[in-house]
Amino acid sequence: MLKKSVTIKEIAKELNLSVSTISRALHDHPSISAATRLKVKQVAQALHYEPNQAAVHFQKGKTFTIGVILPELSETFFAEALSTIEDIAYKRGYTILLGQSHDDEEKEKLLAEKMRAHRVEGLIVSLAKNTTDYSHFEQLRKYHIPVLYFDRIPPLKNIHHVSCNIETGSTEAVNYLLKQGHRNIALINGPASLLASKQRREGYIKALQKNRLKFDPALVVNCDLTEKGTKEALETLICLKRKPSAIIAFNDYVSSYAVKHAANIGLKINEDICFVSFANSPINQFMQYPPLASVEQFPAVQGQKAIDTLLDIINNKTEEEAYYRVVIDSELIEHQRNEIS
Amino acid sequence: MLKKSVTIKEIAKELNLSVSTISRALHDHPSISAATRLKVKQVAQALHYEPNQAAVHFQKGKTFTIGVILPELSETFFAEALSTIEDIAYKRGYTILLGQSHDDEEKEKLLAEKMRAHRVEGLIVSLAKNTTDYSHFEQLRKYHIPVLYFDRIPPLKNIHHVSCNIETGSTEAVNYLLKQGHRNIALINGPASLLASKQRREGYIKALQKNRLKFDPALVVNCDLTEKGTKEALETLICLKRKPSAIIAFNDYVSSYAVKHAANIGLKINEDICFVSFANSPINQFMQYPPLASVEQFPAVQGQKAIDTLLDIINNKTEEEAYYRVVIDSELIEHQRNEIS
DNA sequence: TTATTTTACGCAAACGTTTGAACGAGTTAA
DNA sequence: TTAACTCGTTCAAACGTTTGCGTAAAATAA
Repeated sequence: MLKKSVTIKEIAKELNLSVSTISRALHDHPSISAATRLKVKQVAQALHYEPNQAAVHFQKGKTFTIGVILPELSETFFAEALSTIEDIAYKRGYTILLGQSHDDEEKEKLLAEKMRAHRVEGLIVSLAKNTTDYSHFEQLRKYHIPVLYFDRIPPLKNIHHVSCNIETGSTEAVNYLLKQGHRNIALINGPASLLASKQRREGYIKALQKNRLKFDPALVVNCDLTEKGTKEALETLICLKRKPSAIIAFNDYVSSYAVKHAANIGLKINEDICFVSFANSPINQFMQYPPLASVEQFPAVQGQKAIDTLLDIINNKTEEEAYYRVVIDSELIEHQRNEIS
Repeated sequence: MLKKSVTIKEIAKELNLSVSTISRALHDHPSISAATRLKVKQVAQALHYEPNQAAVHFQKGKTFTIGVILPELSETFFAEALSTIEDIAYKRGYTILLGQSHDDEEKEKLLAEKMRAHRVEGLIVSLAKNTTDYSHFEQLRKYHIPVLYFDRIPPLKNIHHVSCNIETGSTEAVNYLLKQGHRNIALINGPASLLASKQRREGYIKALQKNRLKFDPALVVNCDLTEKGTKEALETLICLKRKPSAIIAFNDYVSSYAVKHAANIGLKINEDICFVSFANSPINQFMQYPPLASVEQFPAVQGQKAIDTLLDIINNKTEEEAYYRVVIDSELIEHQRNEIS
């Protein structure tokens, strides 16, 4: 059990001062003389005083806890985002209460409730893949718990969010491939319903238009992001009369599936067909044929912006309902080839 | 800010009872009549009463927080372990305070200190790769904070730990390859200093001995687990007069590097050379040539055991110094080939 | 000198909950 | 009839910290 730790009282007794003086001294309150401030701090050090956070939280009526609900911690993107979120939160004296929805809307609801019961002061949420009802989050407003949507955001008007502009990256991806001489560029996209899919598609189309190339709808196929779905999408593409020489995949996972299958059916990767994808995740490093380039979405930066703005919202108790909408640009990263061999 | 939430007092006023009665009623204290217990609970429900955790923590002198220090959240193994740790902890009313050492001993020290200052009631630690000094953790005992080492454990006598018996898996890996007809089986091991490396080596040797095969030290090479190191290890092996037809890699990451390089220098994977590895991590799913089999280390199970025993230790304040040493067996998982195509 | 301001500190209440001790009313034992 | 118990409840203190207000002493102004 936690042994009797030293309290402010003992410092007070030691110095024949009152507890309030100690408290103020430790917080550099101006009405305490520099001399006593010093003495107090010295004694506090000597006694290994550590403020009892539970007491502070209680008395301030704050929990200094912020909730983070993510779909899947084992996706590197989220793990990295969480990492910076946690770092910054800690530096500002906040603790993270973590929850994984595992892409399940029901679990997400439960977590939202749990967070509320725990009195988190704010919430960072990245939505489950198939969440269509957002009431469990919007309800938190009644309890004055600000919600900041992160990366996977809902199509709502009055929300705070931090997300990534996928369109720019998508455009860059196309431009990159055009520069390499490709003219038949396909896109293996995600489910049409996803905002993320729409953005990829938009960027893709805009890049073609900017370059005065015709957009061929046949070259864009949707898939459910599974290995099987990817395989089917790939087959659709290579059966086209206008066979693509390059494919932009929804993300690195999809890219890996596509590469695997393309190689299996005898295509020479990077000769017969090239790949570019999204996420720039570490799995590329383990691939036999990583994509030539991948659109970086900067999970760490997004995480940092997310926690920063949320803490901003929390600490500016101004009821003026302004909505923070932070969007960072994605960016195509070209991969070094053969850096090792 | 957190709006005036309902307190025990308001329930008391509502029912003309004292706060102590309410508190006891809500906790099913035997000295409260069943009738009032019911009434109290009904009113509590109606008013949406939620206990103020900060107040509870404060008054009980407990934080209900347990610290978890991991090397890297983006390694799936740890992410999965954390996932179950968090789940169970939450169910038992505990919150996780998370920290990543990023395999840096200094950061680890800082985190240990931070956890102490935060008054965690216990700590789950998976050591950084190169930590050799454990004093920052052993010091926590002075504050009566139990430390449970997890997976990456130190070579100390009197500690609690949960870890995985790698030896059994290593033996299984060799047996598996022997059954496939391989006689020259190599091992690309990690740094010799690691316990994990020793266990792999032990299992490897024992399997050979059981099968009355001679152990050839040349077939076991150490590497630093980087891509470059793996490449060098592989080259050493294929230059041997006794060229291996199968390689057991330290983990799936190392395996992927080795496969990549082997393919680059013209070897036919699964014909000229086969691979088996450890961790059974999801990256295999994205590989062109995943290992034929991988030793599962059950991160979720380990995580569960870890949090369970730690909570045990915390709540059995018996000062009797018994050390919990939970070891689960690893297990070779054969991968389906070509499940998709 | 006296009046006024400033400086440096102490007093005490408050935050919400838990819990040992006390207490009145009703029941049982003598 | 009184003593001893039981049952259900209340009282009040305690946990460690923060903070509005009060105040004595010192410094300044008149």
